[in-house]
Amino acid sequence: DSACSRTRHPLLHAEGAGAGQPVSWSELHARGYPQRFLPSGPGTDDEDRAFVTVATTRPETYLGDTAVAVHPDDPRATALDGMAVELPLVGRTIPIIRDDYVVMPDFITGEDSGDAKAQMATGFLKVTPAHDPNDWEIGQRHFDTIKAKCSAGEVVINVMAPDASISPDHGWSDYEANGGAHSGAHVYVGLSREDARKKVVKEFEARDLLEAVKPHRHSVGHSYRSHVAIEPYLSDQWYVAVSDDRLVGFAQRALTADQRTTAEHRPQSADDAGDGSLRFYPDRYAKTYETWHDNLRDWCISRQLWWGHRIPVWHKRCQLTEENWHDQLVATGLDHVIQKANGPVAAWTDGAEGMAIAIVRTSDGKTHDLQKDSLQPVTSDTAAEYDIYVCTLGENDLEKHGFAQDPDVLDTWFSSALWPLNTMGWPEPEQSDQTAALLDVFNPTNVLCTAREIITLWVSRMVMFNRYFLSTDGGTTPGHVPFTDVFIHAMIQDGEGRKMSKSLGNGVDPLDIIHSHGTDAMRFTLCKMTTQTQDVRMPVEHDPATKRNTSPKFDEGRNFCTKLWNATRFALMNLEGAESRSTETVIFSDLTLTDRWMLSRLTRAVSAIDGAIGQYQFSVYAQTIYDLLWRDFCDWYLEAIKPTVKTAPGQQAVLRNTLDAILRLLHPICPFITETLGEAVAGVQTGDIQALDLGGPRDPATPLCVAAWPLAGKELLNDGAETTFERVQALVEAIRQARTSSSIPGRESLTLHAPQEILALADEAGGVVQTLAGLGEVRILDGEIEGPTLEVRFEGTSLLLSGFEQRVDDEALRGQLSDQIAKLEKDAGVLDKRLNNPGYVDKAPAHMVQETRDQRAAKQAEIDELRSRLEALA
RNA sequence: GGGCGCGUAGCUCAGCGGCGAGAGCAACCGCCUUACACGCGGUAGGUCCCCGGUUCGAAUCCGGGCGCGCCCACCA
Repeated sequence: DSACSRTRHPLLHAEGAGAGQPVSWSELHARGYPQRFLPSGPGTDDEDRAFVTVATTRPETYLGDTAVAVHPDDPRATALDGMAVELPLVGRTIPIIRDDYVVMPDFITGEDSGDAKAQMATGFLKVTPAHDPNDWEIGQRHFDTIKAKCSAGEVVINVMAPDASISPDHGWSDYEANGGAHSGAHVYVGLSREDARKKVVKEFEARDLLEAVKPHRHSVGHSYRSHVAIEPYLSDQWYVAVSDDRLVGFAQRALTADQRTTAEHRPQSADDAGDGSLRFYPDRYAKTYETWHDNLRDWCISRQLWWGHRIPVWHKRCQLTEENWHDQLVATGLDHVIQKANGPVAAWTDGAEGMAIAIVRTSDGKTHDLQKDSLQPVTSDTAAEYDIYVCTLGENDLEKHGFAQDPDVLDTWFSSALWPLNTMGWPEPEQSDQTAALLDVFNPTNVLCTAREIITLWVSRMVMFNRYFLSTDGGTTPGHVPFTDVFIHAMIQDGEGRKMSKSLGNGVDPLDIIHSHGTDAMRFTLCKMTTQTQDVRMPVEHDPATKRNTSPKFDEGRNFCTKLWNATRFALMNLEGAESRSTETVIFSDLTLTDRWMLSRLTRAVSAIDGAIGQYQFSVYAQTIYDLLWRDFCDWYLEAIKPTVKTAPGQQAVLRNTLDAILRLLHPICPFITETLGEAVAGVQTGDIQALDLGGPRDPATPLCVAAWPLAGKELLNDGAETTFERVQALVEAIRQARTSSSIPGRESLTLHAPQEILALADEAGGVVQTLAGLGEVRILDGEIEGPTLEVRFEGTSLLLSGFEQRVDDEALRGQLSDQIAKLEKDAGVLDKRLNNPGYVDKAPAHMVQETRDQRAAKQAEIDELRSRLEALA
């Protein structure tokens, strides 16, 4: 397709690694070599010839220089306009050109830029298009000037062989053109780049043209694989013109409108399938995607590797003349394709005949336009060498006709970009029963879950290819996106914040964790670690016993799974041993406070979990189910119902259905343990709860993995029950605290003496306060109480506990009271400060100010009360 | 060089304008209470990195610093 082209371009190249390979940059201490070039031209004949100085760390590349550049604003540029310099030894004359890529040195601008480059710069840049990517660009910008004025008649002069030795065989015509004052550049031929560098420096020195040798620190790319310093080198590679609007534009416009930072890239029309339908989670990654596309360049897809998809292009170089032109192509069986061609290339879409052909004249790289003339040469000068490239799908016999397949393979991300398509049978989904309809069903899919660095490598390219190739009109109208949501997960690092890697040995193997903690425990912990942040740390410990790495992080997941197991075991024990059973539907209003509270908490959790999953907030999901099971269900609900559940069918129904709901909610995180427990729970029959919608009934034969998801019906949300139960919890905690501080064992059954309103609360809780606080009796506070008592402060009033042996130490009590008063006064001080601030009283919401006043009053009442008690004790 | 994230209890992390700043682990005290010691009850522990600003009010927003880290890099 025209989106692909074979292009000559300097790429970072390392012998043995090939072009376009990953490069790692490392800081090197190098030497800078300011070299003097002597200008030639009118008025340059005196003895004191002026010179321009260029600085380089790679002096040997001067052999390939074809220009010297100066910044247009440099005051010296005017005087040098139109002049040329002569390269010492090589004897080549090269023009001085103006280009604003050149860094203006500080000594010219008079500034102290603080930029190392500007400090080192001489203001003149030697331009070596064959051996530096930026120089290549300059060469392209000034192509005509250089072509005309460079004595070699070339813009690009390649002086190296692929192994980076100096060689005249790769596009260097004037290497021995000059004798006389110049010995000729051929003396360098055959030297390695390092040896050539030394020799060049020596020669410059001998001619008094070496200004200095300066230390210079800069980053140099090294091959990821072979670790040798990379050398930019001209080579022919296949490129995808991703900068074409049909690729980059389609990808840009796929991003949902509100995640766009620039208006120009907002989706153009909502009608175009896929426009605006791609969303990133968390939001910030949309910017990574957007920025990458804003600066996208064409993509080199050729890789010199032994594995991968072979590039499906066959090549033949031949002499084409007016006479044999037609026959050369007919002989290969290509003529009928060419006849049909409706453009410089044919489209892939015409099935087995899909074929693209390019005929390129080697002398100037021009492509023969098949649209203008499908077969016949236009002029007689066609008699020349041509490269014929054929890109084709499926079987062919091109090799019988002297064609050879491209030796390279596709960049792995090119192959990967096709993944949403070719795994679904594309381009011919109907070719087999297995692939029929797959594309329609699974493309687009909902969510792609991946890592940060994959956004550019893979996500972008899947979007581009999917939209381009699924276009129904050859790329005019974009196709849809391959997926709508992209979730970028956090990356796990070790305890020191380093990325886990095999070579460091600081990683953990999931299989080892499964071995030490269990699969569900690992899954739960990982889920809980998946916050919206970028990196999460996991302290890694080596276990000498198993010689494997593990992490204490997973203990939490293991403990949680154990807790679930035990809680379920306990619930089943009670349900199966229940004295009364019923399968009648339970009316909500008939339930106890504790049951209504539990159902309300459950409903709230379902709602929170739904919200979390919808936003890909997996940590919130895990945390919510953790608190629901451990805090609400185990710590409070199970403890509270112990005395009553065996005889209360309604409570049995709440217990069973709440547990059922918890197992369903947890199943995606902990599939194995919930499946096992779910089977047992499903086997217990109780009544349904009115308004509790588990999403569908379950019987033991239906696995949890296909069971419905509980629905968060608003009917079960009960603020009243939650508020009241919270008071119960506070009362229980106050009593427990008092007991612990006076060392009264939990075993001893105490009597609580309380005023009427607290009695009413305990009554409403139906015995739960007694159960949870270890009380035998709750009675009205009046008259004399036998034996020692212990005071419990609750909601600003005093309750008394009796029925224990020890005498409470008055001294200790006084200490406690004093501490409490001190704390209350500190709190009151904070509230006073707020209330004494006129800004707060005037501007803060009225209800908030009132709340503060109420709090202040309550504190004062409590302080007064405790003070009088303290006095009474004294 | 560019982009991004993070500095909150001893450790790993939540919270991201107003409830006395929370959880897990670790610590301390008491419990082998017949679901669970991978547990239960209780306690202690924090100039929310620093300096400014906005605000009645800042861990939370803005600006500047310091420190740590990740990703990308012929481009941003």
